Amino acid sequence: MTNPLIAKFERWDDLAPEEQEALNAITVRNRTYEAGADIVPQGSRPTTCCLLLEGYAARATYLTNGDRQIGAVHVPGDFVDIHSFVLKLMDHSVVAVTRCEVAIVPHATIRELCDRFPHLARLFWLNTAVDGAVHREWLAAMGRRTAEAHFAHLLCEMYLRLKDIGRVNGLTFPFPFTQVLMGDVLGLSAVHVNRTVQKLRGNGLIAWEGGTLEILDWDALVELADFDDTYLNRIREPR
Amino acid sequence: MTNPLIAKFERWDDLAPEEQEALNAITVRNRTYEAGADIVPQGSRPTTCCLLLEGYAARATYLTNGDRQIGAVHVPGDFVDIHSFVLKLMDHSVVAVTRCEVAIVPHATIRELCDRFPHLARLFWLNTAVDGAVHREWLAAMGRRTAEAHFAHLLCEMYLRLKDIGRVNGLTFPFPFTQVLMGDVLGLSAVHVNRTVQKLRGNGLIAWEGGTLEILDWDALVELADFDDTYLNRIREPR
DNA sequence: CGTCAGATTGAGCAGCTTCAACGTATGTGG
DNA sequence: CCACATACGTTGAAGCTGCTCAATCTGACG
Repeated sequence: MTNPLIAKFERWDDLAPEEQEALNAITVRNRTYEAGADIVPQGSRPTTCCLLLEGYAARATYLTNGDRQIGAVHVPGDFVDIHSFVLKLMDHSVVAVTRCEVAIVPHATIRELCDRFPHLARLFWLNTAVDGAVHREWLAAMGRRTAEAHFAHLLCEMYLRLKDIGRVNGLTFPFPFTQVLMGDVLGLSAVHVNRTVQKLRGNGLIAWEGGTLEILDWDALVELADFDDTYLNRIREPR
Repeated sequence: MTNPLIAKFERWDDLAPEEQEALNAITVRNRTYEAGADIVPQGSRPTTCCLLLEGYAARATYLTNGDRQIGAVHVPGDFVDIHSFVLKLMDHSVVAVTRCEVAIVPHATIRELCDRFPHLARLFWLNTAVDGAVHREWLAAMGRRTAEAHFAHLLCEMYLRLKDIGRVNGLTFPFPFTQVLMGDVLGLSAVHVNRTVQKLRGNGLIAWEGGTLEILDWDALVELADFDDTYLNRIREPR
C-alpha cells in the first residue's frame, strides 16, 4: 500500500525521492482505537502526532456542560493532530468515530524532518492551513446557511475528500455516522438532523441507509449548498 | 515602537537576537486601508503577507448570495494572512474593519526567513495553528452556545487579546464595531444582535457605547460564556 | 424473546428572522 | 444656519426554524 500521507502531499506538490523516503520511515508504531475512543484528549500535551490510516475520526470541542461541537471530520491520510507539534496543548479532542488505525509519529521525528527538509515543513504547515480553511467554511455553513444547505455542504465536502483518496464508488461512499453525531457536526439537535435528512431524501438529493450514502443529484446538492471547493485546496503547485 | 510581531512571538517563545533582527527587517513597505476596504480579497493569489500594525481587521467568507460570515477578528500584531504563504489561493477575504495600517512582507522574504531560521518557521506555523484553534472555538460558540453566551465569549476573547498587546484600560477597550458587523461575526441578524446586547446590558455585564466597551462583571461574563482561554495559547514555552 | 442503540414522529415552545417603522447623531450642500 | 441625506441603533409584530420532551418503531444481537 502506498503511504497515504505521501499521496496527500503529492496532491499538493511534487515530492523529492528523498522526501518520500523520509516520510516512509517516520512511523514508530501503529495503533488501533475502537469507535468512540479518544485518540487525543482535550487538555493533553501530546509528544506524538497521529496519522490516520483507516477509519473516520473527528475533532471535538467540549463545553463544561458536556455538549460538544465537532470541527472537522478526518479521513484516512489525514494527519489529525499535526498542529500539536507547535501548539503543545490540545484545545480539543480527536475522537475515533469508527474503529481507527493510526500511525504514531513522535514530535522529535517531525522536528528532524522539518529541519532536514524545509519543503516538508511547509507542507505540514499547509496541512494546518487547510484544516483552518475547512473550519472557516464550516463557520460560514453554520452561521449563514440553512440546516439543509449545511448538511448538503458537508456531503459535498466529504464526497470530494473521499474521492481524492479513492474511497468512493461512483457517487456512493461509506457514511457510518449516527444522527446524534451529525448533530454535533452541524450544531443541531438529533431530532432536527433527522428532519433535515428527510428533506434531502424527499427532494431526491441523497439516499442514506446502512451506513452508506449515495448522492442522487450532485448538481442540485452543490446548488443547494452553495458549494465551492476552493477551500479544500485541491491544487497541485510549488509550495 | 517595538515590533508588534516580535512582541507576539515572544509571548510564545524566546527569540534569539538574530531572529529579532531578521524580523525587524522584513517589512517592504507600509500601507493604509480605509475602513471597509479589502486588504486581501477572497479568490486572490497574494504574493505578500500583511502584518497588521494598527486598527481592526476581520476575515470574511462570502457566499454567492452576498451574505458573509466573519471567522476571526484581528488586532495589531496579527499576521492576518500568513497562511497565504503556503495556501497560495485565498479562500476568504481579509477586510479592514476600521482604518488599518499594515506592513507588507513578500512571500519570498518569509521563505528566506524560514530557511534561515527553522524556529521562526515553526512560529509562523504556530500562528496558523492558533488561528485554527480560534476558528474551532468560534464553531463551538456558534453551534453549541446561546446568542448571549456567544457574544459574551467573543468579548472575553477580545479582552484578553487586547490586554496581551497592552490596549485595554482596566476592563475597558475600544470596540468600534457596528451591530451589523457583529451579526456577521456571531451568525445572527442585526436585529437579534441588538436584542442580545440589551440582555447583556440589562444583566449588568457590559456597557457599550461610542465605540468603547466596558466589562462590568468579568466573572459573570466568563461564567455565562463558559470561557476557557486554553485555545488562545497564551503560554510561553520552547517551540 | 428481551434488550438496546438508533431512527422516527408528534406536540408545544423558545429563539431568531424578516419586514417595517422610527429615533438619533453626524455630515453635507446650499 | 437650515434642509436633507445617511448610517446606525432601537422597537414591534408576525412567522419560521429548530429545540425539548416524550413516545414509538426498527433491526441487530445475545
